[in-house]
Amino acid sequence: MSHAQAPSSGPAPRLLKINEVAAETGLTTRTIRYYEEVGLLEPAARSEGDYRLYDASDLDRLQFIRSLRDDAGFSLAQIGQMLEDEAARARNRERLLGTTDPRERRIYLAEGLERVERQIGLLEAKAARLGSMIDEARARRERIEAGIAELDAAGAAPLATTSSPSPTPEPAS
Amino acid sequence: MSHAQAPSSGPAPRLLKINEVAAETGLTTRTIRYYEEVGLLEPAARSEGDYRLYDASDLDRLQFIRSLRDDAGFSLAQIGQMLEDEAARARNRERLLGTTDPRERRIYLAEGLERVERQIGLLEAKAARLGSMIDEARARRERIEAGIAELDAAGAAPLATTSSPSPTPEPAS
DNA sequence: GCTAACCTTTACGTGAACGTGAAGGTTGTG
DNA sequence: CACAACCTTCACGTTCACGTAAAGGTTAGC
Repeated sequence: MSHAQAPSSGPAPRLLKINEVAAETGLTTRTIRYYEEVGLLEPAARSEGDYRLYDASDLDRLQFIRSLRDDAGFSLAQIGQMLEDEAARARNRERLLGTTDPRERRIYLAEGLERVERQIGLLEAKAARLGSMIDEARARRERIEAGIAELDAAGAAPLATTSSPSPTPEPAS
Repeated sequence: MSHAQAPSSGPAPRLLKINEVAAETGLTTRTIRYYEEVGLLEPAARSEGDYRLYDASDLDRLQFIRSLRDDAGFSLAQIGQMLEDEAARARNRERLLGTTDPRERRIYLAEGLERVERQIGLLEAKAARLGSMIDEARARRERIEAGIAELDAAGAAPLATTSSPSPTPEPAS
């Protein structure tokens, strides 16, 4: 009778203990508890003996936090902001489903749109500046490749002209 | 005769004291000294009384550090790595200009290419993951906009069908 | 019902990236 | 040369994002 699914309840949520969550997400248990401490996520439930129990949406949320932290390089405070936006989004969704009044629906949608656009703006600003850094690096690469190609061309006919000062500019770095 | 340019010397380098550099870069003097402490940049010179004196290239370097830190979100250790690469690049450039032996030149260019490609790889990885996050956010935005458009459409002909359960799915947030 | 393997809270430790004095030397302007 | 406004080098303090150990409670298998 480990967790014999009650016949009345739904799809048997399958809750995970913190160690399993850590294995799944690549975070440490300490980190997960810390994220709870600073308000980034509450476990879906607690066991009888107060064990933290996480569901699938908690997993998603942790992965989202991780990608915001590692991929986008946001601080936990900024991530908290974005997650609050997510929460507001969810509340709005509830309200959206709860009404059919077009005026209300329009208001909720407009709020959601504003938040999403704020997020997109933050991410795009980061991406744009990163992109220009990449462009610069690529330009440097191409100058180097041009230099190598030039050597190849010279090497293809190395004995032809021993002293041909061809007007090839120095590939700067 | 504040700084009457010696007729023999070149373009009068115009060196800045640390406070001026701070104003120019938006960093604090402490931060600039700290970056020196951890080896990110040495001031171009010191005054008679040991004041730090910075030139234009120092300014560039600090701006570069700042954009790597703020825009790309790299740690100072990673930035140090990239700057070492830059230094190696510069040294290679010297050697490149100092030789005409194709074999040497090819070696230097190959080394430079490797480093630049490493940098590009780091930056592109970051950009790619950031990009997929942006895609997700954009997808959410489009669902919201679809919801609004739907409301607009319904509003354009609001009195036509009072009970037409059109098969329009709920725009999930 | 005993025990190993997990979990809990509490609390102090750590490395990165600076902030903030303290105590004294330097510079340039009147 | 006096003096305000810089600068210098210690050196300790702080915030963030966790690591790590201590002292105990819980769960699952036998």
